[in-house]
Amino acid sequence: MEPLGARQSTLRESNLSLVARTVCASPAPLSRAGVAARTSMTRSTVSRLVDDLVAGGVLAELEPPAVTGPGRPAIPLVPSSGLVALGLQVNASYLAARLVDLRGRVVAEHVEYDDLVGCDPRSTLGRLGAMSKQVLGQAQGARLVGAGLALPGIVSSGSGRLLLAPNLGWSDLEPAAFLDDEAVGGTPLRIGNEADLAARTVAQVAPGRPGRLADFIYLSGEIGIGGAAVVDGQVMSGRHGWAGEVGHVCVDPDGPPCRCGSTGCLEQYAGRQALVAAAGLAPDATPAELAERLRSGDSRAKTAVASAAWALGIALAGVVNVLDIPAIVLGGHLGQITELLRPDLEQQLRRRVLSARWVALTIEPADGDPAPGATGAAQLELTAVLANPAKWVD
Amino acid sequence: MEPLGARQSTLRESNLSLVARTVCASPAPLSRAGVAARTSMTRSTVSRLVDDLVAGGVLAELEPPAVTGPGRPAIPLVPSSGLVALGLQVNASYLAARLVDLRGRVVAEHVEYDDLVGCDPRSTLGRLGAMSKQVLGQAQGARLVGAGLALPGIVSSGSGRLLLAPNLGWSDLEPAAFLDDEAVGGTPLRIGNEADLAARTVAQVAPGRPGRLADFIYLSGEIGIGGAAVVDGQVMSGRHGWAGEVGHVCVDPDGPPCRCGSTGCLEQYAGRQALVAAAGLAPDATPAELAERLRSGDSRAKTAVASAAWALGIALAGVVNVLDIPAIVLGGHLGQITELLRPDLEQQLRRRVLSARWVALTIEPADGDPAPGATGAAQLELTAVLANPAKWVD
DNA sequence: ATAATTTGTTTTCGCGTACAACATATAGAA
DNA sequence: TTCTATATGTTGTACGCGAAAACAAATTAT
Repeated sequence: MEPLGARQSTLRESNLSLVARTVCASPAPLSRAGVAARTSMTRSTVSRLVDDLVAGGVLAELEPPAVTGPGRPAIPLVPSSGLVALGLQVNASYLAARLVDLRGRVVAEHVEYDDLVGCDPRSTLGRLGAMSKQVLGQAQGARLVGAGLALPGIVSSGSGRLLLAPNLGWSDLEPAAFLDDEAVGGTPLRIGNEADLAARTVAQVAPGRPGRLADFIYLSGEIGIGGAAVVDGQVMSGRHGWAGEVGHVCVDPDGPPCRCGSTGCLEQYAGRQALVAAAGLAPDATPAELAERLRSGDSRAKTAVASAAWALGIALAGVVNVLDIPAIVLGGHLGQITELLRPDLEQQLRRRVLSARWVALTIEPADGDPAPGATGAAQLELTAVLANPAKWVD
Repeated sequence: MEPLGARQSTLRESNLSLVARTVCASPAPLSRAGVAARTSMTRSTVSRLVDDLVAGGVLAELEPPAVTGPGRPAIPLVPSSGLVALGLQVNASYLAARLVDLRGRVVAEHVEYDDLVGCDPRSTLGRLGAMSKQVLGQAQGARLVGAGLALPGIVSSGSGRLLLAPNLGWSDLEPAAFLDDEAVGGTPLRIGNEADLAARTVAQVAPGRPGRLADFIYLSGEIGIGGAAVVDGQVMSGRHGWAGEVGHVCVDPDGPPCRCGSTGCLEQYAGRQALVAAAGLAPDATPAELAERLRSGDSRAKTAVASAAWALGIALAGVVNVLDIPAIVLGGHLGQITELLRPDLEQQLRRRVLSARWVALTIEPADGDPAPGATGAAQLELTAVLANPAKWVD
């Protein structure tokens, strides 16, 4: 039996975390009194906790503004910029290394675009390690709280092993073994699924700061299609951390065979590779080229987009029926063609989602961040600090 | 902002709940020292909390057993039988009223079988109310902690309204309005979806006592098919409480039209109505009759079952890919034909579930309880007591 | 009988939040 | 300028709760 009794120190840890998260969650800097009002704690209690968090380098005080209202001017509190996390990402078309601070700002980054399909893990991760060292060099005395790596595949985060990344051609390997200690700043490397981590950046625009949507389905369009379901601000990872494989939901049992061994998977209609092939474009064609073809009335392009939208509608309707999540965020190449997909997609959803008569579904593109997985990986580490700042304060 | 600061009383509430849940969770009666060992709390703390819970009527002490080991004999602790909850259920083929105590035992029950398709809400709920009063009469001085009603449809539990129950022919009504105060023991009536509540009885075999499975997909086979996803012992209810509509996942976009307006819904292949019709049986045929036909080599029955298993495989594979839940529990008529479905169902799942190569899926029937929704509704109320026993103790 | 062992209770202590009073710093009015 | 109102931040005391240790109780083994 795991649930442990709460001690008095638990109380402190819990409230310390609450104060830190409240400050991080607020778009505008809060004062001690503001935190007290939002948490229903007394000013005295908040004051002591804030003092500890400031001393511990988790929060920082700003100069009081020149113009204030009546009463003693408040001291604005903000997340400290002295805590940073390293986010790495390997994708089929790029490598990325990022340093993100507790305010959610990208302190340093390095992205290299390249075709990495079928690449060698050792040399690729070696290259990523060099990029990482360079980025870490720009840390300027900030404390590194952790490092994470986003991968486009099935990951066993407990054991730190990548089980399968079909788009890279990688299987059953331990990425940390190919990254030396210096490349991850001496911290243990946590690995995660790219779509899960990208979805996290939508759910949290900065560490501890919730985004506009708390419940949504995120689709990451790449060569294939990854996905994640976010419920109440939390990414649903499932029993083993393999949840969100929307790309392999069956859209049509009589459809084309998929790499995974099944038939009619969503990926075979709306994955980038399938989509550009169906539109008669070169494998490395961009979404902009596809849009151009559509504008010029190309019938193959039209059919390809309609088919993708149709397939997305069927798959997502199933997911919405099962999860009751009324918002969809499209990332990767799907984000760039959201408006092309919308009409057919919405039609399918209206028809097939049981609750469509009571609640309207929203569909929107993710922001255009080229490497959201890296940011998500870094945010995950920073969020861990907010979940238990006592470790950093005492 | 909702998250409230933790006070010292929060600590007490939390630990009080932990003690109560620990006692309830244990299959064999625990002593104070046993609770202390499992919760990592000290014996002194546990002792004080247990005393309060016993005084408050949440827990009870048993007589020490005659035969013990060395040392002072322990006082066995059990959930009190003095707290009961009322669980009601309306289904297409029966009405049920149950009284369940904190030990998870059915203290009193009354089930009436009838064809309720297209029945009148007022008279049906009036009839249920009469059954409820009779069952409440057998309470024998126990305290009623709450009442719940399980319904086969889409429910807005916040507002207490049933939005749609296609199998009953009900829509947009407030069940509590048709049940007088006496019929619900003077407590507010909470309504819930039948499949969600039935799934709860699998996740918790008694209030606070986890079942064998903590993560599973529950399918409730009736005229249609309801469902629920349980993650980490909790039923996923979704943004509005409408999650789990597996019955309307699209299995084949070119399939037969469904009542819901879509096409090729799982329900059209594996729902009871669809299944018996495809097998050439009368609408009220039992699963046993279907099995009999199969044994005698009837080809229509064979095709019908194969088709149902095929459809279940496609729909469930999608759900498993999205949720990463490696266990499936079949209830209602599907539970009774689990073994007939298993071969084809397992084959589809092996083929279409992405993680099938690493984890084996389990498929099993639910226990044969005729009205699991009623038990689940009662358990929900009892679990609320365990979540905050401080309310009942102080 | 005596020792050993385990359970349950009691007492004292420390920690952390609540509460109230007070100090601090501004805006606005007399 | 001076006084008042208002809001923020700090200080000191009180209270509640869990921790730890000592003690009492009830049984088995020697």
